[in-house]
Amino acid sequence: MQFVSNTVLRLDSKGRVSIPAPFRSVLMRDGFDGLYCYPALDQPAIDAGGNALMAEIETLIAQQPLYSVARDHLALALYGTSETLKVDAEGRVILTSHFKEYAGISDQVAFVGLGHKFQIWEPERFRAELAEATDKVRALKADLGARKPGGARE
Amino acid sequence: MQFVSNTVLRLDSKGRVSIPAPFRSVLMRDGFDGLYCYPALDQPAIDAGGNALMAEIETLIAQQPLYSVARDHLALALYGTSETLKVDAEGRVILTSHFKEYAGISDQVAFVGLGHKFQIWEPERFRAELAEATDKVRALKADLGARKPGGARE
DNA sequence: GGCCGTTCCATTGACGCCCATTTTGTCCCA
DNA sequence: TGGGACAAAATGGGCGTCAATGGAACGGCC
Repeated sequence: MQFVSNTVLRLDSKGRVSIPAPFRSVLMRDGFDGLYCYPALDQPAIDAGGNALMAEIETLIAQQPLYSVARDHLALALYGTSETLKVDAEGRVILTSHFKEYAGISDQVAFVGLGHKFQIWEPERFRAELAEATDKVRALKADLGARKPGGARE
Repeated sequence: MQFVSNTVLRLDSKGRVSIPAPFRSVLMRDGFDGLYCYPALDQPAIDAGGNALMAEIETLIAQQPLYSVARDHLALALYGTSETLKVDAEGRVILTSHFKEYAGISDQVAFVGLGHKFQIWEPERFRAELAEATDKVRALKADLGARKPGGARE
């Protein structure tokens, strides 16, 4: 099972947000108590997931030669900025102030499924990002379509 | 479980700092009473950990040929500068003046998880180092992403 | 006797845990 | 096909515990 779809949820007065139930069930199957998170590298969003995501990070770092500079940088930038958030009995987490600041989150967040992981966005920023991505996809499709003399259409 | 995330904590008037609770629990599981520390080789920071870290150092040195210059230097640089700090009942340590000087620490420190070990930084220096490491990682990721069909070789 | 380091105790605020309420979506039945 | 009951999800809040911090008490050493 994978993380799909997107949902916007509110933070309560204590800064808690419910993880969408479908995501929770994926995490549960992954067998991980908590939520592994880190700031997305090139987006103002938080990457989140369970064991699968953590293993991915670990593998990435383990591929680098021991004691190499690249490995040190990876470990610092990834492990150093990661958090394992606790999930309460109702399936909620509290985002650290650092995460909220990085993603520009105040009182609402968008959970966005990306297959093996998901992201947490400030809803407005996510809409913008999505619109941009959609445009790119349209352009790509138009480009692909133009190469088919038959006038292929979806 | 591993050391992840970063936390900034204050030193009190006696020079004591609390080890972040999540780190403490990792150390406890490691079954090591105290905190094994030494100056990081190529960063103005202190490497710290428990049995796992000590074993790593031991292995590193053991890999060098007996009586080799490299081995002597490693042993001197690592064993010679290591300290096992005492942890008090509240989970605090007192950094030696040598460590503080080496890392430029005065009244605050950043604890930074690196997986199997963690580092202790002067917070401002850590921010700078993190920014640099993040840039490097972005470049690395861009490089990996560029290896598409028809493009760069593996 | 004073200084220094260690252990123990007190305070404060944040967080974890528990329970109540509201909202949403679904299914069943009239 | 509309209404209503039911279940699941999301939300709100109270309270106890623990982490971080500060300071006092104790003991040894110079």
